[in-house]
Amino acid sequence: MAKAGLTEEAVLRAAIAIADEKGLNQVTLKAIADRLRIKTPSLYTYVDGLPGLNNLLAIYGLQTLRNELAEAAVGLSGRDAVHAMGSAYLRFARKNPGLYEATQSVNKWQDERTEKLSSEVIDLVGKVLAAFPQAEKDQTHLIRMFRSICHGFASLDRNHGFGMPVSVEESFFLAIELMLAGIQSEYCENAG
Amino acid sequence: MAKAGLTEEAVLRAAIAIADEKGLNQVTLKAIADRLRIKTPSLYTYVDGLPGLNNLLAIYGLQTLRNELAEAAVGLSGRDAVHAMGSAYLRFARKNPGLYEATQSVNKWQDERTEKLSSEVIDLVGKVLAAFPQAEKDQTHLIRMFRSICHGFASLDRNHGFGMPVSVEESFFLAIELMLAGIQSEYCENAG
DNA sequence: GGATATTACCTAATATGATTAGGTATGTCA
DNA sequence: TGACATACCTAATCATATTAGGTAATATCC
Repeated sequence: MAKAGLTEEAVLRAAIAIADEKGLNQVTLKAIADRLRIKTPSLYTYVDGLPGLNNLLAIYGLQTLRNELAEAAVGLSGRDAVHAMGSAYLRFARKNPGLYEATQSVNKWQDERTEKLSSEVIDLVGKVLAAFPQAEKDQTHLIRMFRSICHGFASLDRNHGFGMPVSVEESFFLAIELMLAGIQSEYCENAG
Repeated sequence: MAKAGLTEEAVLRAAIAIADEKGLNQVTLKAIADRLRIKTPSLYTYVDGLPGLNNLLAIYGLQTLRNELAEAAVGLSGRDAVHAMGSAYLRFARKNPGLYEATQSVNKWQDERTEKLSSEVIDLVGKVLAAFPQAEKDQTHLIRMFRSICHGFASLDRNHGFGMPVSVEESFFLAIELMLAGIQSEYCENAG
């Protein structure tokens, strides 16, 4: 009986692979154990059951998303920063569909770490939107609009909700463009 | 042994109730059977297992959504119609969270009926957006933007993704408003 | 009104997966 | 070399989905 030398990270990696290949609901302890060539109960050494594993997935997904959003906006400001961050968001969701899915079920568990990571993502969005002249109070509205567009596109795209043979990236770019145009027309030119 | 006199519709109603009360992943044949005071295998008389039930949920959800969207836009046009349809979308998702969730997993099964219903929903959106002067090609982009905002708000709201003590309805209204302002500023006033 | 067919629900059994309890073999270190 | 920790295991239990086939209530036909 050779020891596989597993770690929490190895289990997480296997889970991510299954999630991205077959969807989050295919991430079972059985499937992970099979992939790692061990028996299911052995996994309990590394993760706290299926709920604990889902939490790990959410944390890792949010960390990755936060890092990629932050990196995307480096050195950019204004419209460019918003577009870059939006593109990074969509790219992350497409490249890591299972992991992205995991980040969405976060708020069911009220974990301290996921709460903090979610805040950090929202703060990043807030920063790139802060360049636009909007009433203090509307900051939350605008963050919500941006997040909804990003998540809406990511989610519908993942569920094959976009059937037309038209580039999703192009649609997404235009959506961000119209959002920004809307902000500028509401708050600057036609104010009042 | 008294006969309960069940029907497919009764099973569906029980499933909807559980989905809306406890979430779609709590819709198990066991839970439905318990609620109807019968044994699990008896359900196979009415529905085609759990996959068949999920399909029924998706169909019923899409039908309801389509009807409510259509009704919301009756007698309205232009901005009013778009706002009314958006509000109806969000209202449906909030009032029937489990049913709404079911409509999202539609495209996994490629069912003829769900495909048709999805098209009908998209057509409705296309109709209220058609009042705005946009390039023919951009029609798809705008429909996608509207759907993404609606679904993004609905989904984030359902997952408690909006933590700030700011009205979600107000955020949503502003998002639609900015989308429309963006469309008008891009296509009419500042064209080119 | 009684024989028969259908309906509506049941019990029994199997499969998959999560989880707990507790065992065994392998490696580390005094 | 022997004690112990580690890493993985088997065995057992529970929950749920599903299939097979049985029984009692109801509807139908003569």
